Amino acid sequence: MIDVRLLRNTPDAVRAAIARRAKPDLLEQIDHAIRLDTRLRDIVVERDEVRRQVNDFSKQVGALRKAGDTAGAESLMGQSRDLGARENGLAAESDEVEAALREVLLRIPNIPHNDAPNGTGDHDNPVVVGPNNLPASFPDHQRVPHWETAQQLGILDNERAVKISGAMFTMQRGLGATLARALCQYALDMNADAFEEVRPPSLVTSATLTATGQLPKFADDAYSIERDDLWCIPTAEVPLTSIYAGEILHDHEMPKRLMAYSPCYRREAGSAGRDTRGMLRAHEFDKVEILALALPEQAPDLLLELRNRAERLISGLELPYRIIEICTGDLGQSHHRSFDIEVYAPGCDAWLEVSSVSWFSDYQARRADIRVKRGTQKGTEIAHTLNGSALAVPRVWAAILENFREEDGSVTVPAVLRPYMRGAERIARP
RNA sequence: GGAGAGGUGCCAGAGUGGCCGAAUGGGGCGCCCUGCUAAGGCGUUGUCCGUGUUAAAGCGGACCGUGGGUUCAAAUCCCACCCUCUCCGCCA
Repeated sequence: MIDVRLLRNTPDAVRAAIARRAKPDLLEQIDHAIRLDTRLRDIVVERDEVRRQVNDFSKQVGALRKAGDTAGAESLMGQSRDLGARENGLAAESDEVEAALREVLLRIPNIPHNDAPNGTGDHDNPVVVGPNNLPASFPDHQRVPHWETAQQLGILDNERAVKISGAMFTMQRGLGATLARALCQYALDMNADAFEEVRPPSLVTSATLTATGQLPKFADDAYSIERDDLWCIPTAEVPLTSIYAGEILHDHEMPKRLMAYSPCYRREAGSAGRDTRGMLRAHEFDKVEILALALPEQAPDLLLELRNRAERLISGLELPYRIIEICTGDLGQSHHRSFDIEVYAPGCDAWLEVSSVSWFSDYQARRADIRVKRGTQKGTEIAHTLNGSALAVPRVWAAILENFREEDGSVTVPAVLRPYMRGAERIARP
């Protein structure tokens, strides 16, 4: 959520900033929120004044009864009753307006960072790093889609995954499964120097899914378990961000760096029939997420740190990659500033998004109510959150199969992964 | 899933309708005492919203698991839910 006070005090600045997202209907929502806020404040001021009077009367009633003045007490009680009725009406009204305001605010996206490039869609995202490790040309034996290679090697069994779970589920077997797990361990180990490893729950409450921004607007994208009022996490960002929800952290413990491996569940609503082959899009996949809770002034450096860490993993695998910055028109709802890392897959002839690193300013933390207290200073402030996929398994898995395919159809295991694959140097036909 | 107990401030813990934003103890912070340390003395100590202000002070409201209800008045009474603990059942 953006800060209502920003909306109140500097509405034009907010309008101008949100306008950069190139979604005209958002401005209407902002004006709607401002109207609701103005009305809410009027009602609240009046409600509090009536409450004050009721409180006064109640105290007097107590004093009168103690003094034995029953008649005087009765008279005041009558007056207070009337005020109470008015207070009820005002309270109901303020609750209503407050709920409506929150509903609108939850759907207003974050303010883009000043440095986020202007644009109207993903075609405007500039390349800011690379391409690196990209050869001038690829030999024919690398121009084979990973699903074909995987089938030849017997390491991907999507037909049976579909039998078990339906369309858009995948299943790796043998060294294919080992490779998927190795990528996770590699990603965790490479960040263990500074990040606490967490094994969070994969099912979360609606409140948790609201904090990170998936609800209420993107309910259709997530799997829900209605009977128990739980949701399957689309990323470990969701439980990790909410670890300190409702808590007040101290500045000396900031930043907090957390990482987690987790399965990720996405309904991919609207994607039926797209990228159905191979590993490019699935309802369930594995990912290692790195995340930081920070003081506002720590955030810019952390954004770069997270990006560097994600980049280091990819370059360590010796895959061709580039980094793009997300322009204002393509920025996700909660995002303040974002970078994507893309890996080139010669078999598919496509740049695959394998990591997204983002700074959310205080947008998520305000929803999650994560605050920071500085020293013994009075009051608190909202924390900043940042996170990034350290490594999303399926697409990296696919890119490895395409970039490391040899002439004989086998796949060389990137050196950094061999320790996690019982020393296997290549994946060959059985 | 069944039975019972309980959820109060940073922590422990009192409080069963008004004098309770909340005793008492501990902790933290400040000052005093002290050669230093320990012990001791005094004071202070939450969050949110609104109002106010250059900033603050101040003022008003809310918060005793959450949400409803009763009442002139609720931490205190009633209802629902959530969570924790103990026992039983089930179980990787």
